[in-house]
Amino acid sequence: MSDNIRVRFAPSPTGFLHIGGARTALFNWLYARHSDGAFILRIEDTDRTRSTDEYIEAIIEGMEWLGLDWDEGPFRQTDRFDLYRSYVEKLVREGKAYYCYCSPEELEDRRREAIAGGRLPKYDGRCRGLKEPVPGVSPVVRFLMPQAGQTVVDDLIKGKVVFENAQLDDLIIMRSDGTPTYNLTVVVDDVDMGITHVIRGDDHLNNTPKQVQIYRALGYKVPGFAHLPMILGADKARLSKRHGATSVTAYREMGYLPEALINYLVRLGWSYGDQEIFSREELIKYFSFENVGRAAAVFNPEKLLWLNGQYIMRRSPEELADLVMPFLVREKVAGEGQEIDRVWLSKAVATLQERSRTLVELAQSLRYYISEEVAYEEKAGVKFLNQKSLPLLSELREELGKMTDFSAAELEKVFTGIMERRQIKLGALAQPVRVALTGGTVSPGIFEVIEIMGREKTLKRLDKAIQSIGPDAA
RNA sequence: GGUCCCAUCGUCUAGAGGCCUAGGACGUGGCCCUCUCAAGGCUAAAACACGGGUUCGAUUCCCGUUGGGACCGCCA
Repeated sequence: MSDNIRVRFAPSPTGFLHIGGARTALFNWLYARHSDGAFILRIEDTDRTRSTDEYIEAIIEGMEWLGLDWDEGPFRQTDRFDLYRSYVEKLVREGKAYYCYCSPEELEDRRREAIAGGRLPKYDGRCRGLKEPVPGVSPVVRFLMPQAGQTVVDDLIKGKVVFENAQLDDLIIMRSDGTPTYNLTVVVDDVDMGITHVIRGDDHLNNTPKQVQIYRALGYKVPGFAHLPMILGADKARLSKRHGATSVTAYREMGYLPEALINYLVRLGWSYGDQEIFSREELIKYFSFENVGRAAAVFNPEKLLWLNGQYIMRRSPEELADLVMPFLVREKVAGEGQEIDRVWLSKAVATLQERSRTLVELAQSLRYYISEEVAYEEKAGVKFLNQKSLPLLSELREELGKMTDFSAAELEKVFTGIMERRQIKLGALAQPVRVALTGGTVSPGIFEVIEIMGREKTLKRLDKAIQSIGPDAA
């Protein structure tokens, strides 16, 4: 560990791991791996009403799928309440925090009035000098924020950002039920866990001066900060559910590869010259905050789709065959528990991988290889399975019936023979055959298709096509 | 409303004062390859928000305007 870099990803389990969170986790992970430091996972679940164990599971699952492994944790803040309480008590004892007896309703009224009157909607500090407890009221604890001077946040991405302390609120660090709140727990944990760099979305930038003041009140060194620009939807508003799929799991289910999502996410706000495609090793090697942009980025599903296609092309057919299996079942291409020869499937996949942008597309294309029956697309049937193609199909059927070696090379010889005898181009023969075998006009090369389909299925489908055309009525 | 952040093709971005006739990528159009579709190759259209400075010279530095975003919770 060259310089003991320690970073963390600290999601709140109030939803699935989403695109924005995944990118934050990724940048933390990259920085840790790049600097040979530690990456810590911490679950910020102090809001017990909204946090669930299911979401914790989902977040962990998402990170594992993306290959973002952590060195310590997951820690849960709900396991650490005693620690936070001791810090709150310390601050109160030292006069750096105080009890506040204002009710949520009062606070809300005053906030509304302030906004309506054009004033800053912050706590007015009326409980600051209170000597005696108010009977029958469970108080909250507020942090006594300095009201003069400035707080400077020196951000690795945004540069020096100056805040007037007069703008800062006496924020609540402990609720009336005795549970601590985010701005306190985040500081206590980052100190306790030895975090050297806080890397998070820039929606937290405005919280940072408050946290800096808490670090100081506690007498701790302030860590480095890096506030990443937000990810926006096509309408430039912060990415959210209404922009469509935003959870990492949803992309997995749509047939995206984790390395494609990683590659896409890293290029949202980060760049390395003109390079678009990066291996994990390159990412770790090249990552630096100097190359992180400051402007928010619009999420572009089209480019992610292209990248996914690139990565599908780069995977081995064998890996892809394994990856596509669950999709085969889900797309009802194969039955649950149906035996499919892995070697054969790999060959079939090899013909389709540069034609598929997702595993779902791959699974759907595999249908004509795997299923027993073939269904003709209506337009394709009319155009290519007719009296004109009947003699061609019949001749081919007859020739193939005499063959046993269904290799692409041998098949090509047969096709060439027919083409020469009939003085036609390959297209005139290949298209009807393609429709007969696959049901449509789009497929890999016709010789490959036949080779993979095999003798039995090929002959059966040619027979069916010939039969469907029927004898010449004329 | 206040505070803070941001501003290069439709989108992601390169650009750290002259290398810019502003480069790459996605998407879009055309051409090539070709048994279809892809993949691949070539090619076209497409941007420095605006106004002031600073400078011999600004996409690049400063200020302002405009526009966008985030935050202002007993959420995180």
